[in-house]
Amino acid sequence: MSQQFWKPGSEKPRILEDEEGGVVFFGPSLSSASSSSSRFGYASIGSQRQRLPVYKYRTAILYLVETHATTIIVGETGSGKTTQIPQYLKEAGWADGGRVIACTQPRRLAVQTVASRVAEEMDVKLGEEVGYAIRFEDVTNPAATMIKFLTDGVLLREIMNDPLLTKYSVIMVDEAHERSISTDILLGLLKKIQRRRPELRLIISSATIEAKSMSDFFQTSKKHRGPEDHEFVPKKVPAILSVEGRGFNVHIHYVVEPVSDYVQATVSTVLSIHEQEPAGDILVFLTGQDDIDAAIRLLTEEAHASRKISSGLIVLPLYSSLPRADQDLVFSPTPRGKRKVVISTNIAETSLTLEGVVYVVDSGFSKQQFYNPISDIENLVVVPISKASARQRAGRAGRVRPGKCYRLYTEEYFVNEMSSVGIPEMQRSKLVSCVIQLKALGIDNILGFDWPASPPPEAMIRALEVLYSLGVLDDDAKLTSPVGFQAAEIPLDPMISKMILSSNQLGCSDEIITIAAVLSIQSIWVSGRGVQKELDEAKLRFAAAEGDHVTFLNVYKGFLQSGKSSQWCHKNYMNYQAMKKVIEIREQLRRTALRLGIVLKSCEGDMLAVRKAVTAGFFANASRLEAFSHNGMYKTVRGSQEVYIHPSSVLFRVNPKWVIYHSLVSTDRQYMRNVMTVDPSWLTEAAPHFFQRHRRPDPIVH
DNA sequence: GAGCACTGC
Repeated sequence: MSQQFWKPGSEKPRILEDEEGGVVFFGPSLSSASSSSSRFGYASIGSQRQRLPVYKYRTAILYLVETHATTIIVGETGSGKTTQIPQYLKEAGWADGGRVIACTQPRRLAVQTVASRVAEEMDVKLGEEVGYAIRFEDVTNPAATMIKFLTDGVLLREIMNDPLLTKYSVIMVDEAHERSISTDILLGLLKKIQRRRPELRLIISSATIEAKSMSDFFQTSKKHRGPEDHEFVPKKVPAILSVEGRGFNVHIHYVVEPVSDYVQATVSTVLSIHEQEPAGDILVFLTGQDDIDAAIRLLTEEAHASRKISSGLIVLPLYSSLPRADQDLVFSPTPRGKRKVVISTNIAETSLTLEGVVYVVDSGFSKQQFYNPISDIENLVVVPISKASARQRAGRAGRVRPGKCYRLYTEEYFVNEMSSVGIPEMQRSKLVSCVIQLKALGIDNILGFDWPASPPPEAMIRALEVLYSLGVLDDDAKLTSPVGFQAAEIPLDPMISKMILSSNQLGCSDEIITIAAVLSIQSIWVSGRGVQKELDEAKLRFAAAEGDHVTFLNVYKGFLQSGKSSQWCHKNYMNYQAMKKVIEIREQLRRTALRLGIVLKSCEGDMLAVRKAVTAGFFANASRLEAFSHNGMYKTVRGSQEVYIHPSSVLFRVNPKWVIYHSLVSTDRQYMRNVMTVDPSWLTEAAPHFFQRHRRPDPIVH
């Protein structure tokens, strides 16, 4: 091997590093039997439950929850905390008297799988004693459900109707270390709720390194309002309990010298593992589709050149925009004598779990979204991962037996340079949706809200400005009535909500909720590489002169006329999964609209009404073709930024004088995605104040 | 004539 690399296997194995941050209050209770397998080689559900690492802590957990307002559980994967703790609580009586134990998850799939597992363990029908709630699906019975699993987003929505979450006795926030926006808002709100409801218990499940900061956050202020040692008042100092996981050891290997090209280094490492290590699949973490395609190309070439290894490797890509059938390939069992190599984005770090992985190759990078509140532009950039991510990636190698993780960075870099945790999503995102949600919950002082991680004030102010210009907030930054309250009720970006609300008066709500549903998903087309020409031709069959929004209406109509056929989608280069999701979201919007008193009405082909409704939500995203521009350069009305119509738009190369766009993607240029023609007089009509403060649009010239 | 980390309501 030409590269300066360690020799796998030649170095003394290193145990997965760990920096204990938590304070352990309790050890395992001695009384509990930790292993009781049946002598027939099968274990009953009961004894399986007792063999989980968390079982040893059952008594300790129940004691801590009883005596502390907040308990932080530090548990690695495989400890069983998610499935067991809610059951322990129920057994201890926390669900008596019609109360409910809640357990939140960041992802829908996790909610469903954990809920069915627990229902099975308790031998009850899912949706009765044990239920779950995710968007589009409420599988609970209010009269019977004692344990409820739900996404943190759904629990946030529940706070809108029941600000103190009165039906819950204990709320367990699982995977809190992932620090999604929903989790962070939820933690901030739960802390507030706790002050009003001292009997409410919180369990925060977090990774090791985050436990201390989580504990500091829930430590209520030093000025105590009452005596701490009162018999029935739980202690306000959070308890921290560590529970070991059940993963196998993963030996970490570092490169000796920093690598200059991690794609090349990935390929060398995979080949060297394949040549020198015993059977076991390989999981590689790269940043995105480009890297992955390049690595696969290179790996195939090099494996081909050396014929003795080419036969044994099955190389598969994995990323979210990959068609479903291709994604499923990575789950197929590896044939005997072969070795599977899955080259993946971050999707395999938390969202998907691959069995049979023994080797992990970690590039040390991932793509993350960053928001610049000054330019109001979101950027997807390649950044170094955190130690927490590196550990999570390494852990993927130790699920079936002891594994190995090859880090394509030096140990020195890991120890001294890598940050311990990533930047919370809250601090690198647009906050418009987040702010409207808090306003709807009655949080007036947004800037003073007690966040687990404070967002940049500039981003807050930008969000307030947008909401003000939409007429959602008034001069006192309070939700307007009815528009503000109605917009907060619609589970979409406030600009889309405003568009829906305006469609009511314009008589085109039926069309607009379709557009809103399509704008809420990634793309309705199949990903274009390799079939570009065919995809473009397919698009032309639906293209509308007014732009992409009206084109979506044509597509939706065609899909309905086909009887929602998957063959029809295939024939027209449309993503069937995406279209099914459009139907689901549209149905949810239809119900929400009805609740808000919006009468669903079709404009019967009057596209002027549709375009005016779109303008009512997206006037701030207007741009104008530069006079004498021969390359399709536009300038935004708001910031005079140079932008171009994205080549995926039906208006690409049409270059109408005035357009509004749904979003900007930023690569070597700023591209406007989902573009619609507009008459500039509509802009001032839709938001006179906004355009007085900015440059007044010139009269249209044909 | 180009490009999409990942979730979620």
